[in-house]
Amino acid sequence: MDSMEAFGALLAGDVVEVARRLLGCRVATRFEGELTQVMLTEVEAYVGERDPASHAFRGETPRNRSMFGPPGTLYVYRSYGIHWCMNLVVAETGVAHAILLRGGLPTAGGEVMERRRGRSAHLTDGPGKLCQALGVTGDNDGSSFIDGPVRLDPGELPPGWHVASTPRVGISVAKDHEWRFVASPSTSTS
DNA sequence: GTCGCGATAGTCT
DNA sequence: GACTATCGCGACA
Repeated sequence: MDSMEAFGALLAGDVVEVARRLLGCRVATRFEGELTQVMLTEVEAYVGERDPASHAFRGETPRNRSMFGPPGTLYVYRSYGIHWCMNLVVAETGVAHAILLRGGLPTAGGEVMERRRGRSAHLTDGPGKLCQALGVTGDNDGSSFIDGPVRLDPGELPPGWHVASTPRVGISVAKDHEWRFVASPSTSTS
């Protein structure tokens, strides 16, 4: 399968390296026939049991079980009791390396996203917003990015975009690692 | 445009 | 009982 091979190449290597490579890739969902797609512009790497900020730091629990699944698994968790956040599991089964998908740029299904979000601006510029716009919920936890309702396709950032690395957001430990990657247009004209 | 703060409920100690 | 891998709103510039 082509998609399997593309996946192997995309997820190969260190989780931090993979996170950076994900910028520019497309994430698409199809629920009830409605297609939505974004280009990833913001991600964070979580290095499992070696990373005090990771949900997997204290080992496997019922909530983070899918983080220990095979590469290409979708890990969805509830944040602050109200929002959903989605992760891509990259390492082999039993190793909880994952990448939090924090933000993107709508590339298809904009009208659907506006309806799901109830607004027309700031559709996908945060982890919770991204899930809401794409229609991803806890029901999709543990499904596969390869053949599930949520797909990942390789892609490139548009010409002229650059990538910045920064400390991760919203956590209280391990702040000394720049494992968050943000893509933005360099100067952008006018 | 930026900054600060409160809501909210599942999960772990 | 405490703590979030957040969001939206209202104030201000």
